[in-house]
Amino acid sequence: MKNKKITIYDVAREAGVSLATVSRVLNKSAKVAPEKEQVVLEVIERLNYRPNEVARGLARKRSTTVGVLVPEIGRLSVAEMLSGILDTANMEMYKYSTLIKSYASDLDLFKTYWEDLLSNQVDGILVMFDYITDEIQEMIENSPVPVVVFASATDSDVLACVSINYEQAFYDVTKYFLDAGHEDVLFCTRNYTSALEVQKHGYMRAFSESNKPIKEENILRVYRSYEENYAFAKEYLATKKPDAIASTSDSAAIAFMNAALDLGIQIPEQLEIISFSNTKTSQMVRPGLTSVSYPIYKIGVFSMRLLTKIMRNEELEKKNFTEAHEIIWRGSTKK
Amino acid sequence: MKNKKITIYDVAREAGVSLATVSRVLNKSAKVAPEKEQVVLEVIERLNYRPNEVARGLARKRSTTVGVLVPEIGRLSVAEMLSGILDTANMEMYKYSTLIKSYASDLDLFKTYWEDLLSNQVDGILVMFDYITDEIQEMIENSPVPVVVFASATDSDVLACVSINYEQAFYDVTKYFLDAGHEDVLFCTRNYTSALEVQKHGYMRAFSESNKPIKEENILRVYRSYEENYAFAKEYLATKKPDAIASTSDSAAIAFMNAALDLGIQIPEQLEIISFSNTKTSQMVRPGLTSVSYPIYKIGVFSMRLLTKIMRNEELEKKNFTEAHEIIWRGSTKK
DNA sequence: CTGAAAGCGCTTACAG
DNA sequence: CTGAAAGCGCTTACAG
Repeated sequence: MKNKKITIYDVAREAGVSLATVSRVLNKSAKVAPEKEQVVLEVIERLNYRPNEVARGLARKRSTTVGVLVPEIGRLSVAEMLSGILDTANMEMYKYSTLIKSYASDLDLFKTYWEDLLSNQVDGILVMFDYITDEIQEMIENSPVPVVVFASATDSDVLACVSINYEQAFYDVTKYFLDAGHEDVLFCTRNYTSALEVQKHGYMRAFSESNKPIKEENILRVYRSYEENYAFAKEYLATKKPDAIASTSDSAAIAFMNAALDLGIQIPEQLEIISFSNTKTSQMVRPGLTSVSYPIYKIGVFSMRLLTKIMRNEELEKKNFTEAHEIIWRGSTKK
Repeated sequence: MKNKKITIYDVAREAGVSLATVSRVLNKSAKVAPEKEQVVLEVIERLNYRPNEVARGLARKRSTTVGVLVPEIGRLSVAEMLSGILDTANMEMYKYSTLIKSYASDLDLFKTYWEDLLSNQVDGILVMFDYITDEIQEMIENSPVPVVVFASATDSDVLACVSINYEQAFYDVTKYFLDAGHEDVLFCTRNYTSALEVQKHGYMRAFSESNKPIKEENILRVYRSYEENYAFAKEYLATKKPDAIASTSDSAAIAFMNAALDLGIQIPEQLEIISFSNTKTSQMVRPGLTSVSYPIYKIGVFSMRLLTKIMRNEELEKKNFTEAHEIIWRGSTKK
């Protein structure tokens, strides 16, 4: 079945016109006599001709491909954002192909993949990160192609960005706890991230505004897996009695909740818990997990849309977008 | 910062050699005088030259890019498999770029994306589907580039495939229920899929081998969202009293479990539940959800590895791989 | 409206 | 070991 690949030459010959004419009807880039256009179209159809996008990319110096760089594709929130990115990239008016790289939160890998994307002549790059160094930030800022940063905490004022206000989100959560009269509010986070810094800032701001003391030991680094977190929580709660938990990780929040229940600690009466991201799991556990929700899919859509605008040199009123977040109240809190 | 893009010509001129020589050191494709090689390498370094992969692809007639077609990128299991695919594609010896398309279980979209991938001159394609038509299956079988089907139920004997034995998995689950003396075993599934057909076959085989009657009304089509499934389960369990549930969907399994608990039905004493895929959520809910586990990440790794072998024309002892599945027992069953 | 020709940035026989 | 040249499959001024 592997018949010789048919090219624009075949179409031209078969239709009795020049390459240029075929190219013109293909791209609707110039007027072509209706009858010739008809013939060409007919031949294209008959030969089932599909232009070679690689050759096209070389000739045009545009690949109609964008690169996407994410810290971890296996994360549910990331997959959901990719979903928004892909849906948008493939819309009628865009039709960009997407080269996706997952750099495992490894900044050396990030650099390699970044170069790879540029070698592949992508027209633009979508970048997400948990944590970033000045060196990498500079690399991105000096990119030869347009870049949009999404779902990441960055203080750069030259980068286009679609994200949420992490600081405010954690301020809101902490404020709720403090207003409820709690003193010992645990702040749980998984790994060292830039988002973490600003989330922590929100946590601390709520404390200072309430004139309550921040206890360093209440800022906890948790594990990646549920099992580890459960074991840790079980041990922790056996001796310490926090009033509330704000967690950046679903898995840790649920581990603490289950450990508490197993220790006879009542939720939310004796311990309130709020988590971040509002994944599907939050509503499936009992009691339901109160969680900060933000438009994950939409962030994917918006960032891709923003990137296409920049790639087309459209006028932008602004290049920094902050999506709203909202706390979804469930049984793990008293409210 | 947008200095003129530097090309192989610049390197050749600067190093005082021909294009061909630069190309040779770039690709290590032929012997080059050590001293010239040294100069070229030095110039490449100094100019920070990166070959244009698009031009390279055109000249070589190989793009070093593979296409990946999945029904829904936002699904956790899919994201996990992509994780395995990407990790493998980027390994030292492979270095394939990945063009990823999510076709929303829409077979027309599938066809469009399939053509897009071919237009982009991918060297091979990785395909996953829930359901497939003869037309599409034929299209894949006649692909001009190598294809590997993964995590999909197919009866094609010409396609290379990495998957699990869905039939056996559901036989195993159903058999456990029947051996435990149950009669009314619900079979819950989300949408019409090819996997479903074979899963259902396993379910029915267990029944016939046990000489127990299959009740058509026990085969249930469930919803996509947890909320809908919960509402449905609440209503269902108010009147009917199944002994056990085998569900292809986590969300439905958990919805039934929570609805049962809310109705005072004891789990697992009065109702046993087993689900499919063993997602992270299965271990977080209370009681834990017994689930069929299979090596999701590994399927991604294996299918990508298989594809590279085929792309390189390596000898294959076989092209059909069935990964083992296993039931992870938790609190939703008596065992 | 149309075609011949140059060019996109590489690789690869071919000849030496 | 090395270079000149053709070619990969398109697009796009340019001239008519």
